This record gives sequence, C-alpha cells and structure tokens, in this order.
Amino acid sequence: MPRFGDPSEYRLKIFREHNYNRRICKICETPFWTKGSSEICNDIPCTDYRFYDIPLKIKNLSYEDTVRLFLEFFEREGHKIIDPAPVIARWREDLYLTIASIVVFQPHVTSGRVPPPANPLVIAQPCIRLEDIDNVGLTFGRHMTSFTMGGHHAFNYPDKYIYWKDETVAYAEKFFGELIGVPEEELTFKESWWEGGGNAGPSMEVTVGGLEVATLVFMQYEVVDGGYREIPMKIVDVGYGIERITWLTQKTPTAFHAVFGNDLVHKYFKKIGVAEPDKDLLGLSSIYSGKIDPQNPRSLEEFFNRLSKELGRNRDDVEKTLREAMNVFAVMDHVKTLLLMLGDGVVPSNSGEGYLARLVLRRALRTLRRLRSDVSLKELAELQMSRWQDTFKNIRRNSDYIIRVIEIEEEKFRDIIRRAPSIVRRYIRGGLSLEDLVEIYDSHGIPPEIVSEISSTENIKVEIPQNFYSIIASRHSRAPIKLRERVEEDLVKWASKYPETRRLFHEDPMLKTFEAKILGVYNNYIILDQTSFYPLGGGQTYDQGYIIVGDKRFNVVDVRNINGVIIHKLDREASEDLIGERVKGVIDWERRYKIMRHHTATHILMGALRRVFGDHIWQAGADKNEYRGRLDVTHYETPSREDIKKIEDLVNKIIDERRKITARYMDRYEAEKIYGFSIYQGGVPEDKMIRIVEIEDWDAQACFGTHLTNTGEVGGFKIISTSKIADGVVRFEFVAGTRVSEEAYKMEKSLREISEALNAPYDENLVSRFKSYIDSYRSMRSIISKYRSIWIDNIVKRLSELEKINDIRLLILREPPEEDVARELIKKLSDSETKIISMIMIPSDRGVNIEISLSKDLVDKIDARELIQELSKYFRGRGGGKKDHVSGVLEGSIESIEEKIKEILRRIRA
RNA sequence: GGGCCGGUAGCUCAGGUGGAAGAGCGCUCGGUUUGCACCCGAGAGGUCCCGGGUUCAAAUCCCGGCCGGUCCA
Repeated sequence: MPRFGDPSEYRLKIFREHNYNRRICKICETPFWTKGSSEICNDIPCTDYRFYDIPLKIKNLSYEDTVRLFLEFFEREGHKIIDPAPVIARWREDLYLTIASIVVFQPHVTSGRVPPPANPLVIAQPCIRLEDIDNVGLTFGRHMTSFTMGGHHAFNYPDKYIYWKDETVAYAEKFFGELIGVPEEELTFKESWWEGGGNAGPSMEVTVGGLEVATLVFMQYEVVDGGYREIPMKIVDVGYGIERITWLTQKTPTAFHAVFGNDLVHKYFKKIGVAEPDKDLLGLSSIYSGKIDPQNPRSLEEFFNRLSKELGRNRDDVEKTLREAMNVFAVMDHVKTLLLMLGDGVVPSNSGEGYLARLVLRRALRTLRRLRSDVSLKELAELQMSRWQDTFKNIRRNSDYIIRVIEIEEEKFRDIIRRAPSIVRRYIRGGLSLEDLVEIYDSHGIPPEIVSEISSTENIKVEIPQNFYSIIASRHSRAPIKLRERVEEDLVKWASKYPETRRLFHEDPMLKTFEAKILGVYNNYIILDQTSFYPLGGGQTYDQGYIIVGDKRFNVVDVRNINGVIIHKLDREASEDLIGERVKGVIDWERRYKIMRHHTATHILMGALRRVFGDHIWQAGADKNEYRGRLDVTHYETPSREDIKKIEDLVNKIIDERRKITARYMDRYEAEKIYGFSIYQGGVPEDKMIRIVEIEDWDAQACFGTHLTNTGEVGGFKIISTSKIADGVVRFEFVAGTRVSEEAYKMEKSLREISEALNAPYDENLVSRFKSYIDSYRSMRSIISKYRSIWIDNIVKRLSELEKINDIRLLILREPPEEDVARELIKKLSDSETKIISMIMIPSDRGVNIEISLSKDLVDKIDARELIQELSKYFRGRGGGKKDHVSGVLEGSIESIEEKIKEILRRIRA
C-alpha cells in the first residue's frame, strides 16, 4: 500500500501562484512546501522547537481565545459554526470516544445518507485519544489525551462542489500568516498521507518552528481489498490544534502552562508536593523537548544528557526533577480528560466506555502514588473544575456527580492497594515469575511496580520487562466491539428488491386489524405493501397474530425489519401464487398492548432515573415483551430500597398525570438542538428525519417503537427486581398495567403458602406470627443443645462400664440421634481418653455406615485403616481414612459387624 | 463482548496431593491492669455461594449456574 499519494496530489495551483518551493527534507526525506530557504522540514525531530524565536502578531491567546479566534475566522470565511458534540461518541456503534471532529459527522453524513448541518462548517470539537496515554507528560504537552480539534469541513457531493485543496491551503495561509502573523518563510506544508476508518487521502501537515499546528486531510478514497477506490463524496477534513496554537502564541515552556494556565500549573505542583523545575532548566528543556520520541527511550536519555551538560548540572538531579515534573503534567492531563468524560455522563466500569474512564483515572492515581503524594484526586479535580467549568458546561452541570464518582473510584483503588500485599503473597513461592506478574495485573489490577514494592519487603526481587504492557495486550484476543444482530443474508437480498413497507403501526399504534396486498413470498416469509405488525427493533419485541388469505389462515411467528422492508415469518410455507392477493392481518392485540405499556413505561422510567440520579444515566440495553420490561442503565451503585420506592412513586405520578405522548418525524439536527444527545438512548438512526417519541415535559427519545397516547394508559408500574449486571450498569425489571396485578398475585401466593405452612391466618398478623415462630425455633435449638450435652454426659459417665478387650475399651454408638454430634464426641474422646476405640454405626440403604476413631496411644499398635480393610473383606464394603480415623460402608447387620470387630481386637495381641 | 482470578466465622484470610472445619482481629464471660492496637484464660459464632455428578468419603475433583473483582477491546 503506498505510503504517500501521487506527487501530483500535492502540486497545487496555490503553491505555484504564491511562490512556494517543493523541497525534500535533508534529514527525514519528507517532501514539503515552503517560501523559505530551509533545507529541513521545520518539524521535530529534524529541528528543535524554534517557535519560541518566531515573532508573531498575536500574542498570549488563552485556550478560550484561540477557540474564538479560530471559529470567528472561519465564520468570516463563510463557514457556519456548529456546536461541539460530547466526547463520548454515543451516536457511533463502532467507537466509544470522539477522536476527531469528523467523527461527529460519521457515519450518517460521510455515507451520504444525511446532509451535513451546514456546508461548509466549522467546529471546535473536544476530542479524547488514549493511544498515546503513556507519552503524556514526557513530551511537555505535545501529546495530551484530551484536546480540541478546530475542524473546518466541506462535503463535496458529485453535484454540489464546495471547495477543495487550494482553498484549504489558502485558509491556512491566511489564518497562520495574516491573522496570527507567522512570517511567510516560517510556514511549512509537509506532504503526508492519511488513513483511518476505511477511508484515505493525501494530507498536509502545517508546521511552524517545529510545531505541527494543523493537519489538512483530503478524504477521497476508500480502502478496498488493500487498494484505493475514489469515493463520490470528497471531504475536506481539517484539524487545527487549538492547544498547539495556544502554546505557539504564549511561548510558555510547556503546552500545559499555556492551556491550563500558569496559575493552575503552580497550584498542581504545590498540591502534589513536587518542586517545580527552575526557570533555566524548564526554559532549555522546552526548546529541546521536541527531540523526545517516547517510543525511543534513548531519546529521553539524550535529552537529559544534553540538558545537564549545557547547564553544567548533575545529570541525575536534572533527570529526577524533570521526570517528576512530567508526572505532574500527566496528572493534569488525565484529570482534565476525566472531567470531560464524567461531565458527559460516563460511569466508570469494567467494560465499555466506562472502562476507558477508569483507565485514565487509575493511571492518574498510580502516577500520584509514584510521586508519593497523598493529595486526593478529588481535590485535584476540584482545582481543575474551577478552571474549566465555564468553558465546558457539562462539567459545571454535573459537578456533584463528578466528585461523587471520583470519591468512589479512589476508594476502590485504595481497596486494591490495601488488598495487594495478601494477594501478592499468595503468588510468592520462592519468587515471582513473569507469569505471576501478568496474572496479578490481569486478574487483580495490581501493577508490577506495586508488586515489586511489596515483594521487596519479603526480600524477593522482581524483574519487570520493558514491554510488560504489550505482553498483557498480546494475551487478550481482540473481539469486535458492539456487534449487531445479523439477519440471514439471503433474506436481506430478497427483501432489498421490495419498496419500503408502509408502517401502519406508526400511523396508528392502536390499529388491531388491517388489509394489505402481498408483494412477495419466499419460503415461509412474506412481504406486504403495508402492515400493522411491529418488527423486532428498538428493544421492542415483534408482534404476533395471523393473516387471512382467502380461506387460509397463517400465523405470524416473527417479524423483522430489513432497511425499511418488513418481512413476516409464517408458521408454514406459503405459495408464490399468493403474490398480488389481498390479505387481512390481525395482530394479537392483548399481547401488543402489554408490550406497548412496557415500552412507554420504559421511557417514563428513563425520565425518572435521570431526574433521581442524574445525567450520567444512559440506556445500556433494553427489552420489552408482554410479560415485563427490562432497562439496563449506567449508574455507579445499586439503588437502595428508598431509591426504588422514590422511582416507583415518580413513575406512577407521571402515569396518573395522564401526560400526552406524541411521535413525530423531526430533522435530526433540530431534534439534537431541542432535546440534546440524550435522545439517542437506544442507538442512532442513520437518517435525516428521525422519529421522536416525546412524553410531554418528561422524556424525548429517538424511537421506532409503538407507544400509548398518554401516560395514563400505562395503568400502573412496579419494579420487580434490580441487579448489577456489570460494574457501573444497573438492571431494572418492571411490570406495567394489568401485569402489576399478576405480580402482586404471585407475591400474595408466596405469602399464603407461608401462612399455610405456619398454620396461621393470612392477615396483618402474619409477620409477627412468623417472627414468633422464629423465636420458638431459636429456643428449640438451645433446648436441643441442652439435651445434647445430657446425651454426651451419659455416655461419658458410662465409659468405665464399657466392655474391655485386651485392655481396650470399645464404645459403639448405634444410630445416634445426630451424626455430627456423635462424630464430635468420638473425636473428643480420642483426644482426652486413652485405650479407647469409639465407633459410630448407622444403617443406610447401602448397608451400615461406619466410622472408627482410635485414641492417640493406640495408634502405634493398631492402624484404623487396616481395621476397615479387614472388615470390608468380611462384609463386602469399602472405606478408608487416616490411621487414627476411618469411615466406610459395610454390608451386614450392626450386630454381626460388632461381633467381628471384637473378634479382630481379641486377635490383636495374639 | 471476551480472557483471567475469587466466593470458607461479623471482618481479613489460611486450608485445596479427597479422609474429623482453622488463624488473626472483633464479640461474650472471668481474671489482670487507671491511658493511646494491654496481657492471661474460657466461650459463642459455619448452608465452606447454589445445584448436579464422581467416590466408602467432597470445602477440596468434574459439570452447570449465581455473585464479586480485574484486565483487554
């Protein structure tokens, strides 16, 4: 696959007209375009950070200033400003995080199915990328896990051209040259190639004094079988690095100083308890930091060497100071990313997007531990919340939730650390192998550095391989994320030949019977021109019922939706002759109505949960059938009894208020604007017009399902169970309408059974009656234990009366009332007495269960195992045990076994 | 969604090659002692997560399930 596009892709008119020269970098051999005379590409690592020396017109932009400058510039240039989307890509099936501004428009716009909200447009989109999380800090802010991509996009349709490469380069020239004031010879366009998400195209990296400030991508191919095919829509996908530009204009030592503010950086060092590097060290570090390549540990060594040499300082002191500072920067970065994620409602979890939040959080906690800081993450988060809450509204809006969740997660991490020593010790058997290390991390989440700390107290040294985390990664198989259910391919192919089915169930959700025409037949599947049968989808199960054709009746057993064509599965094969026939359809209305009640109840519940718990409640799965509704949501703890009562009361209140329910098609961008992204609870339709189901002033969701006309029709609501199905995901199961009565009956039945078993009347006294039974049960137990000791005393008192054989007393407990007590007794006797053999014999359906115990002094003379062996020879039994205690089963009477054992004992001396 | 680890006394956990259910802390009682994890002695407390299987015998081995933890996507 070619790394670069054809050179002609980059030979633009604008470069020729504006007198740019194409050069090849002497160091990295990358082609680039410049008006200057430099023979190197002006990008790191071929150069140091030279941008500190480049004079600009605009100075000291804050992050917020840069965003405004960028948006307003492109607005003046005819772009419409679009509000940013959440950092959690809830509209994407294949992605958890918004990793670039173009993600906001995928896949619905880029696929051509939905027009963009404006064209061209500009957006300042906060993004999160975790691939380089290990590099954060090391590079002084070149890498950050969260950043804002200043995107300007133009979507060129075959019949509608907006603009392409020349205009894009011209914008960059104007923005960086005229507006920011970068001298023209300092602006460099490096030729490059971009690929991602199945698309590809030439790109150009805009660099200033070693800093890459923008990437201009021209999406024009799709990757097919390792080759490239031109796509009909050509997309300008440009990202300006808002943080980089902020850094460029402020010329602070690190991007963190520029973006977070010097004040916050100072506070972080102070709170964490790490000394800030002095001005000389930091100043020089920043210039050389461009040479650091995190993939190459030696580049870091060289960086420290170079610094200490030029400053004439101790090499190790320099390294220690800077490494600590790098860690502080990493914590700053992680906390900001965490605020953005939590602000958008992610709940930390052991799976899904919640895991990514936990990953960032745990890494911050580990870094703080490495710095030996005892500051709480919560405090550090609060510091940053005041920095960001005006810029990112969701951080302010959900601040209580953010703090609460950080507290909970910190506690969980502390738990792991607290438990770590005993877990690690479990693995230590003379040493710890790599396999042990991997398992400790993989199964218990304890990182090797903590293992090493713990094992060193036991004088065990642990070697941690450099590539530890890639070893972990390689142990895990890669499973595709969020796989969709598949319908058989031949069905899809068949269905695609037919027009979309008219959806009578949407036009009138209360329609019970309908007439239609058969359009297609395929085995036992048929397609109609219109139908009232609801197909499986949106977490609502399909309808059942029957259709009548002439004098034949077919039961409908399954209904599916294939791209708008609804296929009905019948209980038997239908003939193709039926095509064109009129049919009457009848849906199982009782069933459907129950399903609708559960579906509408789900929406009411969703609204209630978001009000009781907060904006972090998102649907993680749902299922509604005629028997019950099930809703899985993201939440950090299982709801208490009080919470559940509150939720039930709230839902029932909404039911009693008879709120209006409306379903209508809306422009998706308008819907997003009015209701927010929370309309996408059950997935995202890839259409311009989306169906919004709204419960008046309570809940609005993009939903395909059938709903009641007002909430009163739900009739009633009861949660029947809640459970935690994964960390951070809570499942609610509930019933609505007439099903509430059925559930109540089930509970009543249990209570009645209890009352019958107690022989007590089924009335309000049942509970106290039950409690008194429990009390008498307890007193019985204590009485029994008294009788037990009487029984034991009796036996002990008569020990002297026992028959002696060869001076050995023989105690036989025949069918004792309690086997366990008898066993306990013979064990105690064997401990306290001498010259005694105690036995238990209990008849069973297989013979006699026998147990023999020897007092300690007899063990030298007699082996209990030999005893049982010998007995089993006579009585066809089996048994074994230890030399002072055996058990087994023998076929014979208790008396005959007793005689035999006496005989054996008499023989012993002989 | 997948992999791995775990579930034993109120708590933290041991036991795990099948053979009589354990420790520390906590609790109760008695003794000792005016002080910050006092000491000594005695005692109570168990569905060894649940269900099935193998076996004379299962906390232990096998299968299924439930619950928790963790890592990866």
